[in-house]
Amino acid sequence: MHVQRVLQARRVHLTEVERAILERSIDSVITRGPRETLIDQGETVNFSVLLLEGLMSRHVDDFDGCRQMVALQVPGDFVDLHAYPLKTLDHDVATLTAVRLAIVPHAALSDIQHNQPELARKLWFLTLLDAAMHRKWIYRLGRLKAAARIAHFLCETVVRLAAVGLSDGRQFHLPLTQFDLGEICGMTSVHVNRVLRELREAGLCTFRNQQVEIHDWHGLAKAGAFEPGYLYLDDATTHRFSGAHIEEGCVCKSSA
Amino acid sequence: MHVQRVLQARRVHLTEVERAILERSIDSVITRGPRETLIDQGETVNFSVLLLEGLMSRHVDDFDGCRQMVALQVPGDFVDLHAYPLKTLDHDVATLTAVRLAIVPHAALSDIQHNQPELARKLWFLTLLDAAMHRKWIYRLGRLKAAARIAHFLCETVVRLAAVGLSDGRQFHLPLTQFDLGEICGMTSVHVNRVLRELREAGLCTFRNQQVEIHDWHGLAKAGAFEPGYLYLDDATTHRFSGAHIEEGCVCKSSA
DNA sequence: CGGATTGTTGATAAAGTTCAAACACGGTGG
DNA sequence: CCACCGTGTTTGAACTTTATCAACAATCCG
Repeated sequence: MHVQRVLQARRVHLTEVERAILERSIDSVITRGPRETLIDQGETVNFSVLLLEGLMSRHVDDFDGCRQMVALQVPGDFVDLHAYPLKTLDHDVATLTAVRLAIVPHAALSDIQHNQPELARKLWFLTLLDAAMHRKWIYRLGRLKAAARIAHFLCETVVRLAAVGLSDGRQFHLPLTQFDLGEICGMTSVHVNRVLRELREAGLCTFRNQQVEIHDWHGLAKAGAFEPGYLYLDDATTHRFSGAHIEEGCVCKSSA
Repeated sequence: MHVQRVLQARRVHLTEVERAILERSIDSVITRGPRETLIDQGETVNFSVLLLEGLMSRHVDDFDGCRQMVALQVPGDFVDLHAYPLKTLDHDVATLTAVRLAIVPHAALSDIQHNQPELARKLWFLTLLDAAMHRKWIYRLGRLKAAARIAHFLCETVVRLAAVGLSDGRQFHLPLTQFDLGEICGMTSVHVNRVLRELREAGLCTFRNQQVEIHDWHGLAKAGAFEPGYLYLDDATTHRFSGAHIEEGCVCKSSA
């Protein structure tokens, strides 16, 4: 997995020159074990990391141990590119699995910012994609009921993984616990468990042994009110994963 | 209210030259009435707007009329600056009150991107500030219970308004309905009503006639687990509004 | 003044949490 | 090889939080 995967299947593409510049910006490639905190909230950082292999999370930590995940990062993601303009982060960055990371010093990004305005704009775009996903997460937590939240998250994840060639769109490896899913969807692990059974019994999807199988894509997309537009994928991918027409239903928390 | 207010009280400051460049980028200043949709989700736009006066919202619209607000915009905010790199938006932009808006064509932003790398980075920073707020909203919806969500939102809002001189930190004008608050905090207007009474009876704050009065800042900040770090304000403002030590309590939805 | 929107309250139902216990499963050490 | 441990999953029952529905009061606006 190389830098090629960055921006893959997105509406924005890197030129050969830009790709070369990005690759030259990589200071080193490192590995980390599972469940390690890479960056603590409030810490000042002078590098950003590109995720080459594995899964990572960004989460807000509560005073009393309870966490809310704000982003799941898949290979190809520029995990904390936003740390370059922000300097210090408002959240933690951690590994979920063992990972391989490319380290990009902020000095290199500064160089791009000053000398490669078009590439800089594409990097800016990448961070805004993150923001677009944040917005969908807000919607998910604020408006969808538990089963729909899980369904929406699974839809989002399979599409993102498929976009970088890590899923065929019908199944994928998801090395998360039900507890993790709870931290993503704002619910307890017990409730996650019950919801997963619901989805399974409805014939929509199964999640067992860290493996997700989607039995009925349209049904799942409908159950989660999922539409991939916010991921800003290329037209082919967007079309491939566009949900069925979403009708009124028992998806929404409060209708009025 | 002029462009001066952009970036005010933030850790990033504009130079005189940069301010002049930004002002020259303004194509026109327009007004709009309350409750008008300015930009629809999916629409392609070639300008961004700077909010000079009034309040605006950004929200995700559901298939069946139900909405989730993803951002509240106050004067000084570059409401949809992210539309410049993104080209099309994943959400609606609407007015809440009558507003005065400065229109900035994307051509002007493109000029800045290519010729003013430092200013461009500061604009990038602004959009990331938005993302930081998104993350806090995710946390709020995912981890806090209803009363804490409202308390947190009120804390956030008073600080943001105070940062641009629109509140003294103890009271402020908030021209929203309880229904709007529900769309922000992911709950029904009925429940908002009950929670507001709770906060009032606890002596923390009152919200009546579109006016919020904070009676006990530390109490409210504690009830909402509020810490202003994520707003990236200057040290003085951050210190002024830093909450009391937040202890364990009945703030969080699920502790484990 | 009159109609529409917003706020308030109560009763009831649904959704989600908590607590507790049992089960599955992969490692690890004897 | 088996006993044991820790982590993760599953289930049940009681409880809390929040939504829903319905009615009415207050307020705003033309």
